[in-house]
Amino acid sequence: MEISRNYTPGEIEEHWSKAWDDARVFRSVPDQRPAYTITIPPPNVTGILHMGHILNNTIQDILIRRKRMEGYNALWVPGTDHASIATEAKVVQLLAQQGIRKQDISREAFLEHAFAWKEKYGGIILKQLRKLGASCDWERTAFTMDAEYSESVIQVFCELFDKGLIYRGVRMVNWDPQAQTAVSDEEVIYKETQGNFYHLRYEIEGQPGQFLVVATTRPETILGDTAVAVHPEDSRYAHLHGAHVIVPLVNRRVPIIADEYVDREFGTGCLKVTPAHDLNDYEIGIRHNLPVIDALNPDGTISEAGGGLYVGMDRFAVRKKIADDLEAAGLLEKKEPHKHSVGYSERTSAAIEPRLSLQWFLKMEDISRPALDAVVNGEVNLIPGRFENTYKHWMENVRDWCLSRQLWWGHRIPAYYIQGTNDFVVAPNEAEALEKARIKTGNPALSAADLSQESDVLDTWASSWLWPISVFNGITRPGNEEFRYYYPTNDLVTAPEILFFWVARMIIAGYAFTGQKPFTNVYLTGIVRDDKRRKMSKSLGNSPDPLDLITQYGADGVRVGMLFASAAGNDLLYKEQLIEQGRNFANKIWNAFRLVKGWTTDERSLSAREAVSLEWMEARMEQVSRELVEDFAKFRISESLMTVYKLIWDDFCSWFLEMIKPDFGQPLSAEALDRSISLFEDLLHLLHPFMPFITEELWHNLREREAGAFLCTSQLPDSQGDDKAILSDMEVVKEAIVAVRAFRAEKGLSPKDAFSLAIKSDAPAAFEKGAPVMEKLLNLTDIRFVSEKPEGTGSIRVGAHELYIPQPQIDVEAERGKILKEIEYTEGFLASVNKKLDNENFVKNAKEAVIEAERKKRADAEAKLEVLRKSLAELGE
RNA sequence: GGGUCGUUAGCUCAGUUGGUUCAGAGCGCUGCUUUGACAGAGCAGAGGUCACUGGUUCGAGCCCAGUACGACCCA
Repeated sequence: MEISRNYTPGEIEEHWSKAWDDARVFRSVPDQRPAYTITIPPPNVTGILHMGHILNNTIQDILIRRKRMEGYNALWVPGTDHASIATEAKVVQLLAQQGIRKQDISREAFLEHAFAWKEKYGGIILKQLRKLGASCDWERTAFTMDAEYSESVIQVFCELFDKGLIYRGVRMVNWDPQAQTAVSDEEVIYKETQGNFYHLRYEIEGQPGQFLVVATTRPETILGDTAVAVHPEDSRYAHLHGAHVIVPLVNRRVPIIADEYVDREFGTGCLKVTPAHDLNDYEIGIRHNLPVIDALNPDGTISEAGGGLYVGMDRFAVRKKIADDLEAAGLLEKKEPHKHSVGYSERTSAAIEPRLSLQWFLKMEDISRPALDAVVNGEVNLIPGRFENTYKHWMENVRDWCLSRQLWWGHRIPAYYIQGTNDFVVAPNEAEALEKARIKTGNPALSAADLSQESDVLDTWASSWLWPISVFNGITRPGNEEFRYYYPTNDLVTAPEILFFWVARMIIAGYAFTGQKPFTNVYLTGIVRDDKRRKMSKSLGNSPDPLDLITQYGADGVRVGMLFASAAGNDLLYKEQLIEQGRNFANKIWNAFRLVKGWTTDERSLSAREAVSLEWMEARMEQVSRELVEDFAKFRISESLMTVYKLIWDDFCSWFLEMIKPDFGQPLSAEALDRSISLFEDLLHLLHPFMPFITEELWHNLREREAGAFLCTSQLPDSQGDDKAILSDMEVVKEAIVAVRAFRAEKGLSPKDAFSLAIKSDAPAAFEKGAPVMEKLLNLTDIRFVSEKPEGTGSIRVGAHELYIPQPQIDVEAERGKILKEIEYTEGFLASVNKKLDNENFVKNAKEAVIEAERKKRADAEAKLEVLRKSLAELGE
């Protein structure tokens, strides 16, 4: 059979994707086995696969595949999130291209377009994840606006309202003038922005030509000014308390008030107060009973209310214009550059406008307490643990959650206003609302036509916070079989950026609506950055297309490459070279397979060399399997991969295969081949979660498999006790091999020239055992044990063993120098050990095991020194 | 401004209750090696006062305090 020299992943990955799908191997239904469940962080329907998804989903897939092979009934639920603002923006944009304006069509018509858009584009990202090898149960693909899911969102809203936790109120919200909706605090991104400080002159009433100078970064907001504030103890302005000033251009008469909020050091120490457009000003306004003038329209243009100036112009245009006009009027004292922090919408990037509006809020204080406790007492773990502090801090200072969004795409708030009154009712549907309204009004004649439903929809997170519950219909059908079996889920893998947005709220929802946590472990991945540590982003164009990478390097290669550099919670510095390393690893395994597959056997029994090689590799296998169990338990995923990587590349390929490999064209014993193949299979098991495709392919090629058998659903081998003796013996043998190779390289002796190795040792057992392996790897004619240095040899030492290698020309001086150097080093070592052992405090305080180790070190060093001194003496003769 | 965390080899990171001369790994780098698995490779090798200063201790990369620099979160 001719097997290609290089591994080509393309067709193989496609083949196994389809085979897994056809066999429904990732399908999970409740059974007798313990469940292990992950719900995917649902990507936005507007999203396309980026490098962050690759990292995040690779980790989830590794966890789920490993558990599946450990005997759990593993379920990974896929799905998508409707992403209110983002999707609505996309749909509005698409309609605009067709010449349709949102305000010209009905809500129903708009939603039809939106659903059509979702059907067309909403599943792209999940299809892309399949290419990565994601082993989701695709038959369970969920969507946050599925009928029953939506029902659960509405039900939860009604319950919270009935408990008095939801209220309606006028609040200063973060207004996104582009999307024309409120956004939550978490959706505002603050950036240092270069602006200007405008020093404006407010004429003091009754004192023509006398001005109060106020510094502001937003001169257009003077249209909404209703006061100027100074600090009560600021002597500069004490005489003006109670006086009035005239707002420039607007000519509005406003009072000068004294308030401690004012920072005397900042600007001129005078603060213009615009209650409608700044949170702090709003609070000052309440304290001083100031009128509120909303000078802005929802789209960010100037409103009539602001005094009739600049009406309909955009806020930024006005900022420039008003500065010019003020200057022309002699009311602008100066303008200086000023850097300050400005909030931008995460969704549209528009500058956020603090704006007063009527919104729906959820009281967070009580409902969030169990979620805080859960993390503090370790019922829910955040990995890495340092995020627990951040979480705690946020939860202890949690603020009420603005639930409403002025959008159409999403879950429409189930509140119904009763016409002709200021009253409303909250109910899951119109019929129940009507019933409630009749009771509330005492008017049985009330009809559906008298009710009008709230037009706002819920914040997207107010549906995705139910994700781990509602994918199993745990709200609508509490206690259903699937819910009981899969919930609470086990692990959640997500980005730290949405710790508050989503993770915290899911934990809150879990305790609030099921009385249980939604998951036990939250693994927070790093952020994928480029090699200059810049975050990957579309605008920078520094992100590769993951699908291109998969095409080029294979999904296995991409998975491994991404994981190599991603310790939990650490940012990942992406380099294509890492992916290349992943691909090269696949190639290495492929070639190991080619080698083993090419071997022939004969009838003879196991040779000594085969026996010791197998015995050692089998012991290593056991040892590493156990290490992996621990690594996985601690979510040290990147480290586990490295562990498997080294087991395969170093132990298996570089050592074991070279040890057991027959001479060219020669057979090995049937038992040796069989056991080698078993070892290979075990390696494929351990590697499978990281590289599902190549491992599945080779597993099927190594042995005949029954129909319907897959590596991905087979069970990990049990690990028995390891043989410490063979492991430590082989360490000495390997050390000796490396030392001899180095000696030859140093002396310019070709490895092709076979020679006879002499060994002097008080404890030759390891060498006796390892002799056949040493002969093979070092190309020796034989090994003999001697009691003194043979003529014409150079010497090296491994521990207290001395090895002699024939050397045509021995440089006695160089040899002596080398030995003296070793003596010097060993003496230094011995001295440091003795220093400890001679120290009374050490012997008194240190643990017995530590002292014992020091004594052993002393003995070893003394033995070695003896060997070295003897060698030196021999040289001198 | 408030909080959290970090600083170990050229780069990215490990270093598990303080105890091998403890200073590690991967990549990169240097030298040698091209007919039998693999150059997408093999073999060998070089590289670090563990940010700085002081302290605790018989003993500090690890514990404590301060300094410098950096990152992130919140306002």
